[in-house]
Amino acid sequence: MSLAHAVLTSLLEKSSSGYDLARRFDKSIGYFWHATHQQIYRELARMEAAGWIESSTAQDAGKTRKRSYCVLEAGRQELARWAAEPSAPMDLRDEFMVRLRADAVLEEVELSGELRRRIQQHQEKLAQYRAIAARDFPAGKLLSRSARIHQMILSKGILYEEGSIAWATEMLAVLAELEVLP
Amino acid sequence: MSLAHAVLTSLLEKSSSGYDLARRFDKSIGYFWHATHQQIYRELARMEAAGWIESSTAQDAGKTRKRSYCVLEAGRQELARWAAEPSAPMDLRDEFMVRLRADAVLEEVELSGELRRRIQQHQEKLAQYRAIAARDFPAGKLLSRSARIHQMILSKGILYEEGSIAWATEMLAVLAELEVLP
DNA sequence: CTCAACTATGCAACTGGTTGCATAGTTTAG
DNA sequence: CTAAACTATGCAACCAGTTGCATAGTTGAG
Repeated sequence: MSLAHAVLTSLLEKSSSGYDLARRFDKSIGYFWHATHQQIYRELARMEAAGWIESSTAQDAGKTRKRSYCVLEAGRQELARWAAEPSAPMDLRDEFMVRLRADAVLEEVELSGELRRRIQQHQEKLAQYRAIAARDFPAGKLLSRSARIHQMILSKGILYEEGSIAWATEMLAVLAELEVLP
Repeated sequence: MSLAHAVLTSLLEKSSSGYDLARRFDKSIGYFWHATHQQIYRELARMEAAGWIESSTAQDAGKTRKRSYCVLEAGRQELARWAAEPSAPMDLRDEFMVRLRADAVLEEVELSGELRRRIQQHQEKLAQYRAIAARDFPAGKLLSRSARIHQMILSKGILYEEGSIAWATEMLAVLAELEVLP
């Protein structure tokens, strides 16, 4: 597990409340590590108990229950320790591949529509990623070490979406061809 | 959840025991949907209770406890129903990206070694996939509908490994460059 | 013959992730 | 002014996945 470490990383980038974290997660780390607000609150409570982070009632909002979390030295050290660990290769878990295999054995499932829908979804995400790249990493501008790394992470997402579109397009062609000559 | 449906698909391809299923899973569906023997036994019990599959003491081994499972009509229908459903895009969950981001904010994590290790792993898997492709889908041979689909599924795995190697190689170069000019 | 390794199934406990709901304050539209 | 929507936090129950262990028979090496 490493949700705790993902949260630590996000908190180091910017101290914030559980709510803000949950929303920032959706828009950044969330692209390759999703978490619900529940998981995040639970993890924050654990990490505070472990002495990795510290909370204080946020200065901005007066009467709200909002709490702001900040990483302590122990948390930073734990993150450094964890980050250098070797990690297992990510396991793919693609439901659609199971559906395709089911079609291969059943012979009468209509998957072309679903494929088209998925191509569209991938194109939307790709456009989103490209917009972020254009905004955060404009061509010709010198980037900091941190920015270069973030650029490469985004590039991984872009490559994934492009690859998915290419594969799905070919799959669609294969299904069409198989329908004509059975 | 769709482990049940993955198991149904596998059973339709070939009726077998829980043990055999668990091992075949590792070598086929398991490439994009991993499951332990525990999960599979539990799922088989549930599916038998639901009337999707039927078990009988296997004919081959005499005194073993081995049971063989076979898909019933209700199971086949359930699989067809499920396969046509729309599915959520697969969510990526890549620990290494979290580690990279941690490096971006901490500045002192050594990830080059890990990247090289991962490139090697991807190359091994790629070689494995290519061997399967060469064995099962030799060039120039006419393939059945089912074989064409399996070929495309394997091709997705190959594209993924190739893409991962390309990205990791570039990432390695970026880290080297960032070390020289900080 | 016997010990180790392998085939084969399963229980129990635990951890991680999801869902539904409850609560409480703030802001905004009509 | 009030209802609806949004910010913000959290409990409880549940489901999926993992781990460790137990059991029981078979096969092969020394």
